[in-house]
Amino acid sequence: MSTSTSRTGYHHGDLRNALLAAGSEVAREVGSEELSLREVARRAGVSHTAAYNHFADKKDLLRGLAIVAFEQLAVELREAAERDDGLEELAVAYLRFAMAHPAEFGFMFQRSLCMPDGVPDPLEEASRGSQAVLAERVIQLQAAGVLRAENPEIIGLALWSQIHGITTIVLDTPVFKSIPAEQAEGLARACVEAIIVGLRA
Amino acid sequence: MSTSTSRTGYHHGDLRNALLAAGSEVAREVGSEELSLREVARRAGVSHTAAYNHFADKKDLLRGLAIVAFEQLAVELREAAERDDGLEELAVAYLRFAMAHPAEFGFMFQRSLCMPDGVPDPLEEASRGSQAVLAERVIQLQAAGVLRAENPEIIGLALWSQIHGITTIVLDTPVFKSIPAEQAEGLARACVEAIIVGLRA
DNA sequence: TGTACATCAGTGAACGCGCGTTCACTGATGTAC
DNA sequence: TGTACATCAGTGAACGCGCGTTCACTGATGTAC
Repeated sequence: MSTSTSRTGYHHGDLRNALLAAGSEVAREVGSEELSLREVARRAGVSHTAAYNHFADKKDLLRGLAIVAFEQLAVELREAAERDDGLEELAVAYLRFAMAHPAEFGFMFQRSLCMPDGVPDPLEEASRGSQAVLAERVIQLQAAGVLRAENPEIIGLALWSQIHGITTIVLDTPVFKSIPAEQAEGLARACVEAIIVGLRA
Repeated sequence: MSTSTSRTGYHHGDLRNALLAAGSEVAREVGSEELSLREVARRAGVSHTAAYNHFADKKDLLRGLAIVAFEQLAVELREAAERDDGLEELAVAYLRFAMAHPAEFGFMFQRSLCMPDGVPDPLEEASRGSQAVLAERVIQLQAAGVLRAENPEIIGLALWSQIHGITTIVLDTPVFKSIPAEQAEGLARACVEAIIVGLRA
């Protein structure tokens, strides 16, 4: 059997994924700025040079973490979209994801953290999935006559800005970071409600 | 005369401010992550240890940069508030400031970059000035019957989220970073317009 | 079934790096008498 | 006006640090014949 956790002495079996899992752990514990490749390898139980068989360099590892995180975010947004046919649950899911994975949220949206210099956006494709959930919902709500039927891109951007804005504020500003999660979610709901009214058909 | 630039051989005269000015330059050139205390001192034409006469440590220097930046942002928001009695110019001024000083914008709003561990928010006071401009404008617009006359804090937060959201998106997402400034400002105006409609009386 | 060999995926030692910070110091300045 | 001295604000040398990365290597695996 070749499960992803089997370790046959020398060879690991699925080190790439093990490193990503360890990276996620370490990121949670020390934050995006303090994460080191060596600590990630240590956590995966492997020499730090082994990582170079699976990632070109440290930023490539961070990019891997961001890609996994984008996939996870897309899954959670899809689930939220199924639970609710509006936008509030989408916003709350976005906020929850960011609060659960603040370091990865940094890698995802501060591209410079995982982007080699002068390279086109390495996460464009990875981010498409979660972008799509919002874009589809906008089009649905326009078709249903809930949102104005104009400029879906701009309307989507305005909604994303609102959601992303309240999320980063809650995440980074001490005065908000200390409030309980439900209260933060309440703020996100209120903000989204406000902009929905503004975008109403 | 004791101008801030006089250098009498050994003693500098106004090294603290000179370091802040140099720090702002270096931050612009290398970004918030790559900024080093040594380079800032080099830029100010002084040994790197001299900085310790004016700042407790590196994060204290970054905090100094953030405080100066908050003061500057408050000035620019006040000017915008005088030019226009709505909210659009405020949003555009916020975006312009962030685009002009992206590294400082990071120090200002990602507190962990300049915050010692487990300390209350060191920038709370510094941020109050720019917060106040928005808060006052909200109250004005409520009194004028333009915005709903309820929950000024929540309404202010919704507006700030929108402005901060579009700003961070434009700043950090490669696809937006490459568009011309006027177009970015247009997006900010559109986003703010949308939410104002939502918050209308 | 056994052997030779290419390939894959680990290992540990080593390098160089600039960094933040500390230290003992010294030059310049202001003040008291 | 001159001198003694405390204080302020610089200096350069040194330390320790963990880091990212490279290197020559070796153990394990799969395949061809």
